Amino acid sequence: MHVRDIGKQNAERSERRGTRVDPVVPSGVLARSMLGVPIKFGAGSEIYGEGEPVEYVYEVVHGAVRTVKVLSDGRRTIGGFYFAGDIFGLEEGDEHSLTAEAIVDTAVRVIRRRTLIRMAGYDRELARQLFTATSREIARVHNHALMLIKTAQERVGSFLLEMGERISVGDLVVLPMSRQDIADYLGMTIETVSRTFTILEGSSAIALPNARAVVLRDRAALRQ
Amino acid sequence: MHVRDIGKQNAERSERRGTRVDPVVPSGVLARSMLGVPIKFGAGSEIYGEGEPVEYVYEVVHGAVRTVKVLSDGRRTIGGFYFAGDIFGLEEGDEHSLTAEAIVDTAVRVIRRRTLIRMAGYDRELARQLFTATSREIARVHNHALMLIKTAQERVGSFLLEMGERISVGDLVVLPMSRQDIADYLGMTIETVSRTFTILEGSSAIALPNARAVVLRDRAALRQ
DNA sequence: CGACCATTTGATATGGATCAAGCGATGTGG
DNA sequence: CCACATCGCTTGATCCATATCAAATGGTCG
Repeated sequence: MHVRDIGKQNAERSERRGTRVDPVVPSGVLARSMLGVPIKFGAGSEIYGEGEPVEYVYEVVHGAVRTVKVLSDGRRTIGGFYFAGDIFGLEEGDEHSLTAEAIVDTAVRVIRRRTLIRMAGYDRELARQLFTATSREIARVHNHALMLIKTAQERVGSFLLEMGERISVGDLVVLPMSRQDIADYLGMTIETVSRTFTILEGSSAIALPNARAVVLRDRAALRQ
Repeated sequence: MHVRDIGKQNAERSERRGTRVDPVVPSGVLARSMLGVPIKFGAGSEIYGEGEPVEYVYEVVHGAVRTVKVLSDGRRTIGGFYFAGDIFGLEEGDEHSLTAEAIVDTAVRVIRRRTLIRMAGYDRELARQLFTATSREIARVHNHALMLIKTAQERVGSFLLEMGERISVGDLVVLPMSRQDIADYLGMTIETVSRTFTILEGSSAIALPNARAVVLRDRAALRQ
């Protein structure tokens, strides 16, 4: 499969142009459990690394986060994207199996995982919310896996619809992530992603004011 | 992609030959919370269906379960396989997004999801175990998604190693599921699965005493 | 023994990967 | 302020892994 040179961290410089996602006022016991000042991460910086001990659970205050796994041969996969209000860092075991990186300038709030679990044992509402958060993550990853068995057009369509649900302003989606990120999330090459965008634009399913902005014109067509 | 005729339920008849997995004595608060007599399901029968309300969380006592999703065009995907001791049915929202089916004769124990969550709010140990179970499911699905971006040989290799971890007796894995199930789990066709088994046998990574039995001869080769 | 089905094997087609070049926007130095 | 370099993205040409179509094989059960 595709092998690319990785580790060109300063290529992230230009990510700084990426559009900021509107902050969302966090609600619920889980969110309120995450005390303290939000921690800021610059575009492209690492929030936690693969192999590091799992200590915290995170909530995005504003910005965008990707979880990344790089295979030994250089192939790169993205496990998921997280935006304002989303919980991430829910992993099993003692160490992270993925790396989390800020895509644009991002702020997150954290809680110690052990504290959270202990508190859930006292607080019914928190237990329910923790269950909801983890179940939602299962559903999200499941949906991701489901995407990966589809054709290129279906993958990109599903991706755009998903982003439409999560970060659109009306029909406009401003993508914080690069084509490469999208490609690595969808399990295809950057060229195919680009071509597919062009095809969808040609069939008027979307409009592309610029590379990072997508207008969802015909959601039914994207769903096929 | 591949379209196949579905709904030939009685084709499952021959599944009855599939080998039974040894029962495991369930342990932990979560398992003990699942009261009552294990419920039995015959090979090929449905445990819950897509679209039905989510009421219970399940634990496999013995047997094997698959979760299935059939797309509108007939494509079929398998979300996961569950064996003795595994928890399944952890889904978000009000209705199941997948169907669960017994692959062979299977017994499961259940607990009402609402009861479980309520109890977790009282019982720290249960809260911890519930979190572990859901996190494990996240890790499993993640791993599944990761598989789907690899080559055919890598997918089959990973699959066999996973089964080796979960249901092997020494180096022998007796697969309860059909080639079609494996294909739908790995996002490839039955022909490619079959060919890949043959190739792996040719390179002495595995031996195939019969179609349903696999001897893992060289795990390093399967890992690549 | 004969029918049925799962599995394997063979031949061909194709969607997307790979290799390669061009384009456009942004930033930089003269 | 313009020429140039850089970088992300797009477009084009070719190749290959896997899908698709087709048929043979082999195990199981009535």
